[in-house]
Amino acid sequence: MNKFNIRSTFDILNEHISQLCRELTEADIKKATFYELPDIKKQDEETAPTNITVTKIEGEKALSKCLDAYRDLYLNDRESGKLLQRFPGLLLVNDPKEIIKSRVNAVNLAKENFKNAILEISNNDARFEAVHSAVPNLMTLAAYRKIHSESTAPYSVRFTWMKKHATRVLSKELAMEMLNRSSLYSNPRMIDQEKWQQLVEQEKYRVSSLSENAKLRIRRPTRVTPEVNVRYTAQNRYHVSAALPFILFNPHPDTKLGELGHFTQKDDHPRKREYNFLVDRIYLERFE
DNA sequence: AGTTAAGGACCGAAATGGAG
DNA sequence: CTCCATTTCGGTCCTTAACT
Repeated sequence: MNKFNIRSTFDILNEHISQLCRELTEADIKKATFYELPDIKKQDEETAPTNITVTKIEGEKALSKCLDAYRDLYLNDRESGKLLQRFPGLLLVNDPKEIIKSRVNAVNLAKENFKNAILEISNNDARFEAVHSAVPNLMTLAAYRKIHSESTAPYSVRFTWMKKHATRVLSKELAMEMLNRSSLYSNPRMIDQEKWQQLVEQEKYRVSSLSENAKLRIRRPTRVTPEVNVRYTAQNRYHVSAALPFILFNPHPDTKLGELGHFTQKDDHPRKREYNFLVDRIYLERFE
């Protein structure tokens, strides 16, 4: 049965994470930095914070915070199971025998296997039920997220706060279908059903007056997330999520290291695009 | 069922700041 | 003061998870 498979792949994952933490405590750590973020509050599910204060921690204490981050897979007494706590950090590790490196690979492979075992169940509810009965209290996405690392010598490793958009391209017909469903939907947060209907009718009017082949897109802003920028040259670089501490193996003294600063929302950013939504409610806009 | 969140794996370019 | 490499931050497009 799937449930046993989920449990056993999870146990393997857990074992590799414990091993990793044990090996890291004995490793030659050249530098440890951890950027503590405020705890997620229930209120944060409603409104995204516009300011995020970062507390920088270094040395022994930072290392132990980093290890806690890798082990943090459970809801415990958190306020929100929807929003994940992020744990940005940076570990510089001398690892000549590639002990840690191969362990990190094993952890990430175990994460992938765990995810695949879960995804064998195609029905949403059955999947949720199977995961949580196999591993009570689990925050599934926390178990999925990878530990990122780099073992060559980049020019720089820096942190930033990144905003993304969730986009979905759709045809006029599809958009109309969505709006038709919306008008039938009795929105639990909506007090006045009549006003709701009127609103949706207006939205439908705006979309229906477009030409048949008009392309539409939903482009919804998502919350800021801390990211790690790894750079070799102007063209050759990448960024990865800084949701877990990043590990730089056998650090080169010339590699420049950045810091994660506080986040402050600025509405007048020069690169910020002008929005002109057809339907503000679902961030629907014309595309092209 | 609908809505929103997280994140992987990419890409593009404006802003910046140091070299000359 | 200009140039341009570096840095920062904008983005796409996709899937799945969690909550209401």
